[in-house]
Amino acid sequence: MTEKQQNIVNVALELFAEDGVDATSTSKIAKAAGVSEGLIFRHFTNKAGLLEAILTSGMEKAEAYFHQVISEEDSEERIRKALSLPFQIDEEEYSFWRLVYTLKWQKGSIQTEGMEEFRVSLAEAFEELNYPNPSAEARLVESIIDGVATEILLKDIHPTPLLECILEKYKLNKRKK
Amino acid sequence: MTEKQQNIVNVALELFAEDGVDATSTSKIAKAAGVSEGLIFRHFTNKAGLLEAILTSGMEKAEAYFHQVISEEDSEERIRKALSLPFQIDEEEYSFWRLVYTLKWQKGSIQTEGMEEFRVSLAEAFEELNYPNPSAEARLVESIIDGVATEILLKDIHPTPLLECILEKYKLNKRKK
DNA sequence: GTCTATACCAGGATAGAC
DNA sequence: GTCTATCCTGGTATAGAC
Repeated sequence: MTEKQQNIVNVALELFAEDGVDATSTSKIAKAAGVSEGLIFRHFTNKAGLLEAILTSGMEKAEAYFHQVISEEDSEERIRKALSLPFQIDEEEYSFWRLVYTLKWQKGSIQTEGMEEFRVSLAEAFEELNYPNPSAEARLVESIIDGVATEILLKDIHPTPLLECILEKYKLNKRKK
Repeated sequence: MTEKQQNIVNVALELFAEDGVDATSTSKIAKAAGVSEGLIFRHFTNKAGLLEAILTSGMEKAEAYFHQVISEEDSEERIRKALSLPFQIDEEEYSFWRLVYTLKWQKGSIQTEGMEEFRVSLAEAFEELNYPNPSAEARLVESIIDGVATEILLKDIHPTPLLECILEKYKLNKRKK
């Protein structure tokens, strides 16, 4: 990737996340990136290709987050790590995650392969801790992650007291030890 | 509202929710509603006007949901009702809520006035129940509602076991009595 | 690798008849 | 209230030169 190519990707991500993919024209991207419009198509074939490039490059990082949780051996700790996920998001990645979340509502959007693995590993953790309905618990954790991440990404604040409240519900507060 | 007007609104809601507002052209709406394209503009001035008509008409129903919770006197019951909200959504209203949730991620979107009231009334309930951080708890409940609603609207399934898990976290399960 | 110029089409919106 | 015809803009994409 040349500098200009990378620049296009960065600028496009920002604009896509801010205004939405459809509302962002290729000419806007070109202007903001200080690049000719034709260049975008040279490198990424079309607008969809550009979006795909952004997504695949970002998804690698996403997988890293998931792996961090899945690879945790201790069940309690795994659940704690899962619930902490939204609070771990680096501010530099906010745009990327905003984009991902908007795309979730689009027809036939991104399905992370690691997602399924993530859910299963959570269910296993709950099973080991003798929760009555492990698979439902796993889905609940996913929903909480989703809801809290939405709050963080949309309100642009980092509410640490929230995490306290969550962990307490699962009796996972450190101070309780 | 004449029959055709109402028809335009219904069809547009469906298409907006399914494909997104931007991806839905006025001509598509006209065709699907069996109406001339010009008529849409006669009645709703422009596409934004049509969207607004859909939203305001739907938001009345939304307020009813909130009021149901706010007007509940008993604190425990109020929280239970709040957490049950996503499971109460009528399937006929799925499209509307899908639309609302996609719009949340758009620049400067719909801010329900009743939303603030809702949060405050939740915080009061937690305060009365002597939770250490009532406002954080209120925000958490909102996030859970959001996350669970997303799950329901996106996966198109109605997971009642989920509600059990949630209420148990707040020790609000009926059977526990 | 990058720019300029340009083709082409679709979408939003208006005018005027019925 | 409703339809048909039409305008105009702006967005995607391509061609060809440097």
